[in-house]
Amino acid sequence: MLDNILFFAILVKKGTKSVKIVTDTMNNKKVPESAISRLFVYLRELIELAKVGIHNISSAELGERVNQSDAQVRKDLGHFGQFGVSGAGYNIEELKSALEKILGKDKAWNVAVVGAGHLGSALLTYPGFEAHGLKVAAAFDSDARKIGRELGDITIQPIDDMAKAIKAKNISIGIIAVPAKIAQEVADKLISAGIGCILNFAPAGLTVPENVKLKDVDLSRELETLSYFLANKKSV
Amino acid sequence: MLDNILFFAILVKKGTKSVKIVTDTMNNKKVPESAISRLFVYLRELIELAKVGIHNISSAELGERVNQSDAQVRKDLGHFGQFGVSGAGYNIEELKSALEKILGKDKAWNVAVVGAGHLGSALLTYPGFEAHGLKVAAAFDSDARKIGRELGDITIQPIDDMAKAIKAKNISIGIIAVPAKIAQEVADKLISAGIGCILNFAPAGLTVPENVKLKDVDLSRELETLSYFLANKKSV
DNA sequence: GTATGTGAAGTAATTCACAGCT
DNA sequence: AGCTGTGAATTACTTCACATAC
Repeated sequence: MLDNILFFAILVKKGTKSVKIVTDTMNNKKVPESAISRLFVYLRELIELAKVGIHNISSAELGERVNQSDAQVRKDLGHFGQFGVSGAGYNIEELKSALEKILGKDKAWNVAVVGAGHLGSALLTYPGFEAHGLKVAAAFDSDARKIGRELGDITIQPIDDMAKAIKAKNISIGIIAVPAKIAQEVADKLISAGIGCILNFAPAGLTVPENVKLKDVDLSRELETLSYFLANKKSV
Repeated sequence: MLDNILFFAILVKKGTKSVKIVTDTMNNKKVPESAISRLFVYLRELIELAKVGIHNISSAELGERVNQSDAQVRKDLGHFGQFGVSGAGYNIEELKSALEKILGKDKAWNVAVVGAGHLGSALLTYPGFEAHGLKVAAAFDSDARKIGRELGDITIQPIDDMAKAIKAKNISIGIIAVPAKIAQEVADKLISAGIGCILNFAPAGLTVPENVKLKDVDLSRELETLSYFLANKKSV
């Protein structure tokens, strides 16, 4: 049994002006981030369907299964091309591999975790990354006592080695799990080391250049939102 | 040090049609959920500012600090009333207490955790709830071996006792941390026990009546989205 | 007949811009 | 002069509806 466990939560930060995401596709139209998120849901459903041995599905059926309208399904797919057959629907195998390609699930990405406190340690040993094509390849901390320690199968390195290690190991995702005060500093270091994508667990509003994808993670806001809905619930 | 840690992530599920949120205010206008989420950020910033001894702030300054436009700040506040002074800005203490009231942070809510596996256990011992006015008041599991076990200061009860306990302890938030297959079943039980608000950690599309607030939590989708952005990044 | 793909219509959220208050 | 509060304009996302393809 686990004795000490931590949990955290992701919140898609919507208003960050410093982040303009490169979501253009084939024909230069912007794809809503929500659409991409739904594509992953379609993909998962398709994988399930494939397992069951079904080979074909209509947008209406697929939508039904994931609580979306048929039009939404078609529009979402439409951002990336034409995958269906008029009158017949979509071939599940084909659509599945098309989505895997579009969504980058056919590739693996190296991840660096910065900060080896509770949360950082959690991330280092979190088993879910691999299933999503992510490989934790390095961990950093500024605390001398933590450096050299092994967690999972990687060794914690000093933050000053970050730039070198990130380039050497071809790491493209940085996860920030440090206190809020130094989060921006860490972000800057990651960015100057050439990282493309930051998952930020610190409750701090980070500023990043437009070509870096920032995703903020904030359990507190989610929990808090719950209290709002309770406080303002109309007793129907 | 922690040996075993888990982490999870919240994703605001946007397309769920079954969930129509009661976000009406004073004058019956709908308030975007994103606005509410931002209000919490403003509130946190105000608390910081109050600590530093600042008493007044303009929408532009506040916005600056949290990466929002001045107009956004004013619009968000405008949904709930008029808190500012023309030409002078907002009194920090006043705005702080107004927001605390609006957002329900002045109340405490009882929470039930269903499912005492890794994630459920994590939640039971997660120290962050209290800071947000949430109190874990009960935990349930269907596994006979887990029943009776103590985690933190609460005892795991059989799922069949749920309805009783929820009413007895005046619990208004249910957290679902069970496998996807039984998530809907658990949700139905929670709802019929009169729960108002569900935080769902199972990767399952739950259906709930309109008067129940459902919030889905899904680390996978967040992680996945990262790969998409890497896969489709324009190298600029 | 059946289901796609896609402009057009509709709905929602954000940003603009300025009248009016202090 | 400075800043709020708020309609109007803009931008973004979703739903409709139908011409088109099988």
